[in-house]
Amino acid sequence: MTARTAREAPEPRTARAARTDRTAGTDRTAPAAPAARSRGGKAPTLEEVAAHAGVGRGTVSRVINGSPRVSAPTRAAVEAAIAELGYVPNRAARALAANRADAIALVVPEPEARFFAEPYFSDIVSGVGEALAETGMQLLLTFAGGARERRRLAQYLAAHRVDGVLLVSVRADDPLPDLLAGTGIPTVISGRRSAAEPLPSVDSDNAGGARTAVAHLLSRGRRTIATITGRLEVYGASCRLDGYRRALAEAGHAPDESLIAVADFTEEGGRRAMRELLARRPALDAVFAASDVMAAGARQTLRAAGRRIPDDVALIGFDDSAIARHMDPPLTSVRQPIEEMGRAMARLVLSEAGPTPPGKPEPGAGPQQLVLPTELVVRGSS
Amino acid sequence: MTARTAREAPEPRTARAARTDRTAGTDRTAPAAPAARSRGGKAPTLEEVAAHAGVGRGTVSRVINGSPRVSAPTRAAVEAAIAELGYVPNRAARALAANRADAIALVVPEPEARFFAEPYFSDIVSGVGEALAETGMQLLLTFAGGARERRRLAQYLAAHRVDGVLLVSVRADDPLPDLLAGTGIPTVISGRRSAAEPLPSVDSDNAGGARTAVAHLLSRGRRTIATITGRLEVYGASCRLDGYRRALAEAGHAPDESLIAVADFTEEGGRRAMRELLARRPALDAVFAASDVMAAGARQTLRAAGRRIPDDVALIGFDDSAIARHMDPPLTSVRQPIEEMGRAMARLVLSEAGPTPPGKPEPGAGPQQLVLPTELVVRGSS
DNA sequence: ATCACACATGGGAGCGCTCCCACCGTACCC
DNA sequence: GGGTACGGTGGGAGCGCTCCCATGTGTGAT
Repeated sequence: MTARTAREAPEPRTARAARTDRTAGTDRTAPAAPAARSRGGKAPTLEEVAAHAGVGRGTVSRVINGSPRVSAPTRAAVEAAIAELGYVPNRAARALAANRADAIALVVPEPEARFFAEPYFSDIVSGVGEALAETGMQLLLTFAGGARERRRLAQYLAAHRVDGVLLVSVRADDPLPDLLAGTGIPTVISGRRSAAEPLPSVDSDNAGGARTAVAHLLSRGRRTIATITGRLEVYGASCRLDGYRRALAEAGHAPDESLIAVADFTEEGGRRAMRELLARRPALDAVFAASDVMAAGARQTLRAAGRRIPDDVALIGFDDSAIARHMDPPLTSVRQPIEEMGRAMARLVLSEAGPTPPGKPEPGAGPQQLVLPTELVVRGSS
Repeated sequence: MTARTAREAPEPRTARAARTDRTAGTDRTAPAAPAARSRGGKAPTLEEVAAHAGVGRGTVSRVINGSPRVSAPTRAAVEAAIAELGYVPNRAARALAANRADAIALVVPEPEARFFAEPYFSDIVSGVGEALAETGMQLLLTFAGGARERRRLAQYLAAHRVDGVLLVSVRADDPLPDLLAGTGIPTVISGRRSAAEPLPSVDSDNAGGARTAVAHLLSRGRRTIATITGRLEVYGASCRLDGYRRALAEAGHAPDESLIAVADFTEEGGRRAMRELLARRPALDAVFAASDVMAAGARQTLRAAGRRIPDDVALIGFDDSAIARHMDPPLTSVRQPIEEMGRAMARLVLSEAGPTPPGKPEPGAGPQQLVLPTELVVRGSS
């Protein structure tokens, strides 16, 4: 708005004044600066800070960037000047000069994707945001479109717009990860696409969570435990199935494929799978669903079939979403530390993009793979 | 597997070095540039495009920015060069030179805030993202911290880091909006803070939604309709209460304060309010809750009290969240067009930040206030 | 006292872009 | 014929910062 035409007469001391009393900005047109800022609408520049502190540009830059090569008194003087002028570095200039962006992109799949649903999204974002906030990095949200868009996206991301990329809920056949890897941008993926995920990744212990859930069912005396799994091409889904199998095997149960039904992570899928299961094994007394949504579907079918939960059939879900908490009866579910995964992803990508400080050569032991523990939240359904 | 282990020796200056020549892409794991790009790892610059097309820098810039002052053949030549080189403008440089950011910030309150819960967050983000994608603007996610942080935040946002700010779920006493308004950054708020919201805003028709819900209850033959409202300092909550009152008044019911209970938008609050209501008016036959979460709480209390839903008491919520869909029975709820609100917000800031061609057209009719219609989604609970 | 070698510091040279002004033609006017 | 207008174009001058080299100014060793 008010153009940059304004002739500014650097008026440094306004600082304190503005802060303490300036609120009187009755003149609606006049942007009462939130912090002291020499009038003229323009934010102070590094050069102005330097002049104000009586030092050179380079010194101010050093102070801002935390270089140790500045004497204590000088640093103090510069910091005072910065505070007084309410100086805030111009990101664009910094990015241009330093050839970095101070920003991390979180690429989210299209809205229809399962990921976008609760609770995943907000928690991941929350975790990522938290970790990033500590470092002054910015969080860019980017939406991956179709195949063509993805190519363009990789290109854009590569064009020095971000220092790192966070990928979530990526399907195994998505070209984006490889496109990105090709550009050399540090990339971290949440949810491995396979056991041999080539990208640094953060995942939750799907197998362990499933195993714990089933073990819990067994400890409650359940004998015929079925499972509703997601499409097995989804690595996480197959891990959950593995966990289910392992728990049963550990308890001495013989493998029984008739207790396994594959669905697609939707409620309708859950209903259908439950019907199948009931038809095949009418005597089942417990069901472990690989997601809360599928559990919700299963619950409906069970009800319709006259089975009481948990009296006749115990039910456990996965995700510990709001649905689980509000279901009737409340659903026992495997909680994934989503927010923590977000934090971990952010930290991982930061370390990749980071200075690679001397002495932290990271033994070339392949990509970093983090697997975070899950937790069984026991509620009324089991 | 050890794909990215290519981390070179800790060599501080690598950055600069790499840009000029190095990283010849010949080593590492086949970079396979997404698009043709002059080798050397460096992204082509505008200058290179100009040379390639045999024109001047200015002309290329004009083409990129869609200036009409370029002849057709020249434009074609430039576009060909751009495509051939796989040129992508450097955002930082552009931002620096043009003094704009090409980015909009979405400021979200802290995670504990109600807002962060489903379904608000993802839908808003989705809508905003969609609208922004069309314009090539970036979406920055920022987290508002405590009071002090907010001051800092306003400062940062003002320091030319974004062209506009989107505020969501702002409490009436939050200083951030005013801080921002003071800096002159285009700001749009979702959910007016009062009837006289000074900021451009996008809101849903809370009163209308509530009125429709209650009218629906009346049409179903309910006579004693109670309501559980949120804290009335929250403008939206008081609007919903107004809608409730209006519907009743329109049906000729006399105002009855004993049918109104105030809660705090939490499940526990809903339970407590329902208990109150039941104690005061045991004969009530319907409840309109100002949020699904409170409705969930109310439902529990009703159940515990032996009331059947909807046979004895009809229940309606607000938000149409996943909770509503999965409740038992499924909850009738007032849907807000959240995603559309996100889109509207984005478009609004864009128009504020936008060209603002010569002078300041904008018929100075006060801040833009958009109120989007709500919709009653009828389910089993009513 | 001299030399060497740290440090601390100042400031030039860009980073890649937009802005804007000068300049070129060509079409049109008197 | 010589203006007068332009639409089209090239390129200088920065935008505010980081880098890095050159230049002081202390200290210790000789």
